[in-house]
Amino acid sequence: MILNMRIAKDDLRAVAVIRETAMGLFAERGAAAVTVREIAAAAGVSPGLVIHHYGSKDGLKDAVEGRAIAFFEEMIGEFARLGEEGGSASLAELFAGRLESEPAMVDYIRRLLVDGGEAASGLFARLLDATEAGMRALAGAGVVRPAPDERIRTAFLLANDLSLVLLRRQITQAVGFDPLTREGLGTWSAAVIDVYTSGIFAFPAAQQVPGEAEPDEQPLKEGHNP
Amino acid sequence: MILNMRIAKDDLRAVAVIRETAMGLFAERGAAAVTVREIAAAAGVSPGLVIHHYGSKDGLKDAVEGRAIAFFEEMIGEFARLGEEGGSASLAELFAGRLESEPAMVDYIRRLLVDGGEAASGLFARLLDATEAGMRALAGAGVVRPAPDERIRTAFLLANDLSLVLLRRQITQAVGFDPLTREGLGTWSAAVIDVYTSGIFAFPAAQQVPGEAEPDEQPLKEGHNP
DNA sequence: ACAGATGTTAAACATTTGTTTATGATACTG
DNA sequence: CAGTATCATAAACAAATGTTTAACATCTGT
Repeated sequence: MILNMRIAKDDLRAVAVIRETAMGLFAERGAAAVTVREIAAAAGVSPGLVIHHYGSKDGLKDAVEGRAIAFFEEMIGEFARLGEEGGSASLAELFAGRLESEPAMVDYIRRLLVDGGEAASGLFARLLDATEAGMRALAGAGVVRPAPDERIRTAFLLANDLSLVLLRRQITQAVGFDPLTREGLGTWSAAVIDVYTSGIFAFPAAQQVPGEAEPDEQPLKEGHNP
Repeated sequence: MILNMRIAKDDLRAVAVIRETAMGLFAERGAAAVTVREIAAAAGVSPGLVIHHYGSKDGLKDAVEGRAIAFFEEMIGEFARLGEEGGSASLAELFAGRLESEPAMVDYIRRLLVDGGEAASGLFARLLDATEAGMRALAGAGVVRPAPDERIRTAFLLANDLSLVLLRRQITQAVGFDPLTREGLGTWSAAVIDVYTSGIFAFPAAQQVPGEAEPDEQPLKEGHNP
């Protein structure tokens, strides 16, 4: 079989345009709220072509989801690799970097995480595994302080990173800049590093102070009388 | 008008059962993916009754969303009030507390936050305002260390709290317990407090270390040669 | 007990939605 | 140029969905 087929470029062609368009609409409104006709219109093709290429709407959904998962897996791999090499990249930084080439991807991944597709459930776990390995390495190297429970602390740190993806819109609106751009990420990271370095309390020894609002507190290890 | 109407109980009645059932299904799959017939079947009533009570599916959606927003607003109010009083409750703790009475609520609020309904967009902002006020009060009282940018740090802390709601399933699966239960929250909070108190680095002065993976890093204030 | 709300249902309706089918255009090969 | 495989469309279809309508039950107050 000769390789003169146009599949050489593969992307840019209608098949890919449909998939990309669908990802954008799915991310925005959720797959069930988007009709095949809408996708076709947005992609500039006929409704029949969408089905012709992907078999069914579910097929298209699977293709979109599959691509997002592959993207995420690749990112996890890169993340883990950078960890082993002692490289320097945060998860948010990786997201911000890829954001430029595929703007709809981050929005779709947000949906993927929340909608909890079976295939997507494992992503967090695998990401956590990679991150935990990195943290243990850093702890072994004496860079980070060992945690009472490394897995829980890592889960907390990972959730914090992912909250940027999940709450991107709200954060952007609230603070006035998008933390998933290269410039915005710098400003955001500075605040994060500050907390991760020095904590938030004025007197580190006074952590048992029944503060008030923000920090999750009252680990319930000591009851307090009413 | 006499008060013999059964509206006295108001809840428990079919109208409320429908709303509650719909909230559960909407939270699980998204409103668009749930049919009126499914809601009716799950609530044990006829499809027509759903429309009869709420005018349309959109009306039902609005009712559900309105209830969730009211719930959230109430929580924000309580949160702010506790802040002023110097009380002791974290956002996650408030969620965990109400979770028992209305299990579907947290799941729906997760959807509300990511689906970005116009009405829901302001919730984060208002919650952030309340939290920031609380943080400034704590900073003034000398409990917490002042931040370089109080709003950004507060947004970070708030996002961390909300990530518990957003990633509840994934976290539960990954660490083996639900952090939004009273016991789970204690374990989780201990890890959070630990980071907020002592940070994650072994040598707080060595924050410029080009660590590796987890912590967002490289604030870009200093370029690094390639 | 009777009139009238009120709560509820089953069946019918119009529209939308995913999908199919038959047909046409376009480009590459022999 | 003819043949053919690929790409694409328009119109038709069947199922599903939101909604309406008319009738039925159940309680309420007089």
